[in-house]
Order: sequence, then structure tokens, then C-alpha cells
Amino acid sequence: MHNSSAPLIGKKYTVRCSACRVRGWGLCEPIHDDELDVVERFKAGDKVLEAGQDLFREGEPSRELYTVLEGWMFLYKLLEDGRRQIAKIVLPGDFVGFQPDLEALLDHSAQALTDVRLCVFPRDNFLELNRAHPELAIRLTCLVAHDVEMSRDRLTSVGRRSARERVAHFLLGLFYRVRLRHQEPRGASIPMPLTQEHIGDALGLTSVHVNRTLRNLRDEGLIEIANRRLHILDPDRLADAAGFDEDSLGRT
Amino acid sequence: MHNSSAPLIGKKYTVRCSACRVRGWGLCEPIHDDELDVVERFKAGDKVLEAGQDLFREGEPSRELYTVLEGWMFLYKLLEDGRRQIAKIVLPGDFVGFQPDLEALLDHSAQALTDVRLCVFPRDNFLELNRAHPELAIRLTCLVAHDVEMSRDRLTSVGRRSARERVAHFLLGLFYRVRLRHQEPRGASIPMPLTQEHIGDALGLTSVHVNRTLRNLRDEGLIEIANRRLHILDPDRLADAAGFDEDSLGRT
DNA sequence: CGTAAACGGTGATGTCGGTCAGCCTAATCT
DNA sequence: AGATTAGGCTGACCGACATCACCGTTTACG
Repeated sequence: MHNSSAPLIGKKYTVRCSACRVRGWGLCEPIHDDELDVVERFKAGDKVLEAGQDLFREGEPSRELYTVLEGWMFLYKLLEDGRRQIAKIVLPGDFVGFQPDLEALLDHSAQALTDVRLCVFPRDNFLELNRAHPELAIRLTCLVAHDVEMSRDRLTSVGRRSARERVAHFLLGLFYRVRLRHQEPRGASIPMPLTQEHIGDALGLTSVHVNRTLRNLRDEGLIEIANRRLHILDPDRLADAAGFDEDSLGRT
Repeated sequence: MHNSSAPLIGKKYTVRCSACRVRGWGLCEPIHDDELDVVERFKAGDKVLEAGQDLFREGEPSRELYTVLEGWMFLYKLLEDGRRQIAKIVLPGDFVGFQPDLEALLDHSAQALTDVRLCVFPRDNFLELNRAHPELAIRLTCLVAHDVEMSRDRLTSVGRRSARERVAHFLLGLFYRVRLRHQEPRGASIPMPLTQEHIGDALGLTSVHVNRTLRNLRDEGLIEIANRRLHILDPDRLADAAGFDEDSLGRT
């Protein structure tokens, strides 16, 4: 379905930590090469998920924690009547499934946007691992704190920006975030597995209105979406339309 | 201005950790009595702030981290044109000022809602303290992770709920949160230092519309706001109006 | 190969919440 | 005591975004 899918599905091998390509952005960043066996022994294996499948659902008990190795996901919440809010677009290197009380039920769901490969940590003894390796605990705190920042940004957008500003801000933020992780050869475009409905659910808009807004931005020559790729044609004017804050770029 | 103000302003003494009344909810929760001197030595003192003053502002370098000892605050972000989004209502015990990169500039501001007393930690060596005391690092992670959950909830409200649902959900959530911390003798009311404008800025609404919504809820006998106090008259019907999720109560 | 989803796209119409404008009261300042 | 300000409150009007309804294209699948 998506270009990265073919190579993933079916392969059963487990990525070795020494060959982990997202180590620099993930939880294990502070682990030295010679200590790598600590996490390697802790790791429960890999897990592969097809696009569209849920990794976990709100209300389930938490069993495992994950680092995304390949592919994109998103975190979301559902209201009783089916309204959906997407809280985060998850990229390779992101750590998902952690919550303050690991015994508690999950308060959100996670779904694969593309086919996905995950590094699985067991929930049990995860805190012990952190206790034994304070660098890991501190790294985890930083990752989570970064999530808070991104959440605050998104909340500010949804609460206070117009639809046009929101869409522009979202696309630009995603663009820089993806590029910072070198997911793609640098260029003015990134893969775009999100549908207009996903974008709407992330921004508190309907897909109809996202469509119109996107068309405006396209008509004005700011962006182009084609073949599941997003092209930023005029970053400056897009940043303008977004009221984009340069400062927020330092943060991966 | 607010009832708790008189006793705070002017007093210069520093709260001793052994007498700290928010220890159970704050960062220091895992610290044993006999280890308390570790944080006591680290602590830089107390700081007192009047209602309406900023503790720090977006764009400033981070110098200190704080635990709120008394009073309420809020975290917020401003857009260039002055639109404001309130990201969190801060209660006693909450830890504020932490961010993933302690060297970076602050990405949000914090303002006192009432007169406030804070426990001040220096930013420098804070990570070393955490490295030396993994329990502290883990506790910090949990506090921050809890922030993420609350952020996601708020985002879901602002993105997907109607004004009426948002207001009901906000008030009910605040009510339970305040009560869980035993801030008040149990009863159907809590202090309410927020103006309608604050509520609007927290929920992505104008104060005008908050006013109308509040009046509806009052007319229907669900709530009452008087003398800077919020009274929950009919929790069940309010939860109904909010589409309130019982599950989200376990989390302080 | 034919059919059904899934997704993008678009017009007509409706409404929720914003904007503007102004009043009232209580608290604070001089 | 009078003036000023912050906050609550309300009506008239408006517009941004939602809703509904429908079409066309591409992809997946029996």
C-alpha cells in the first residue's frame, strides 16, 4: 500500500541494537556502545504492524513499550460518539506507550500510518532498568518533556489559530521534524502518508475544510501534495501563513 | 485580593523540607525522611509572587525549577498578536519550569493566579541530582508523563468538543483535581481564582461565549460560581454535559 | 473484470461561536 | 467622594467552519 511496506512485512528477524538506525534519536541515545548489551538483553524483540492496524487501544492494560524503528504512526483519543483527536504523529525514533502509572490502563490509542517496525520493551522491570541506568531515566524524562512541549504547541494551534494558520503550521512543523531526523534525502519534500481526514483530526477540523484550506495553499503556490508526498514550495510564505515561530525549531 | 494572599506576602522564611505540605504530591514524594537533607541542601530557597505576576516568560533562559507550595498559577503561550492559550492550571505540588533541554530558552510562560509561594531549585546540577538519585529521576518522568496525558485530554476537548462540553469538562476536571489534593475540606465547592477570560483562553473560546455557556449551566442548576468559588450542584448531569470519562479520574 | 471502498474534491446551506458595542457592579486609587 | 479599572453580563450581527450531498478517480479485491 505504501512504498515502505514491501520490505517490512514478513521479515521476522530482530534488529540488533548495534545496528539500530534510530539510536541517536531514541531512548537509547545515551547508551555507550560497550553497554549496549544491557538494553539488548532487556529488549523483547521486534514487532511488525501493517498500515491501519492499532498497536494498542485506550482502555487496554499496558504490556509493552515501543521504539518505532521504521514507519509512521499516530496517537489518538476517541470520544464515545466516534469523534477522534489525533494527539501526535509518531516518527522513527519516537518512544510510545509510556505513561505515569505503568499498572494503569492506557489512556490513548496508537495506530500505524504505514507499515511499521517496532522495538519492544517489556513493561515489567522497565522502571528497574531506569533505576539501574540513570542516564536512561533522564533521557526518558527529556523525551517525555519534549512531548509536553509539542502538545502545548498543538494545543495553542487548535485553541487559538485559524484553520489556515493551523494547517500551514502543522505541515511546516511536520516537514522540519521529518527532515531533522534525516528520514529523507534533504529536499523540499517529505513522504505524506496522512489523509486529509488525519490532518483534520489532528487539527480539530473536518476533512472537507482541510481540503479547501489545502487547495488555497496550493493555489497560492505555497505547497503541493501529490503521490503521497508533501512538497513545500515556498517555505517563507508558508511560515508567514502559519505565524510560525522560528524558535520552536531547535526541538527535534 | 484573594483569600490566601494576606499570609504569604512579606514572609521571608524558607519552608523546611520536613515541614513541606506538598511533598506527597510533588517531585520529592519518593524521598525518605532520612534522605531529606539531600534535597534540602539542593534547594535554593523559597520565592513569593503576587497574583498576576509572571514567574517566567517564553523566550527567557531557564534559571530555576519550581515546586508550587501554595497558591495557583497557570502556564500559557502567546501568539505574536496577543492571542493567548493557557496550557495548564498549576496547583500546589506541581513542578514547573522543566524542559527537555535545560540550556534552551523557555518555550512557555508562567503566571501567578493567586499569591504564590514556590520552592526553588537551581537549574544547574539539577540533572546531576537526578543522576545521583534515580528515584527522583523516575518521579520526574512520571510527573512529566502525567502532564502529557493532561495535555492530550485538553487537546481532545479543544479540538473535538463543543463549547458546552468543553466548559463542563474543564470545570469538572478542575474540581476533581483540586479535591484529590485535599486542598479544601471536602465539599461540593472549590476556590475559583480564574476569570471567564482565563477559562476562555484555556478552552479556545472567547470570554463572551464562556459567559453565555456558564450562564446556561447555571440556569440548568448544574453549577454556581459566586465569591470566587465554584460550586458543583449536580455532578452527574454535569458529567453528562461534559461527556466526562470516568477513567480519567485515577490520575491526580 | 467488475465492483466496492477509500480518498480527494466541490457547491449549497446551516450554525456555533466570534465580534462589536455597551451596561452594571465591586473593588481600588487619589 | 469621585474617578478609574477589572470583571461579569447581554443583545445584534456576522463569519468561519460544519454539514449534507454528491461526483470522479484510484486502488483493492472477489
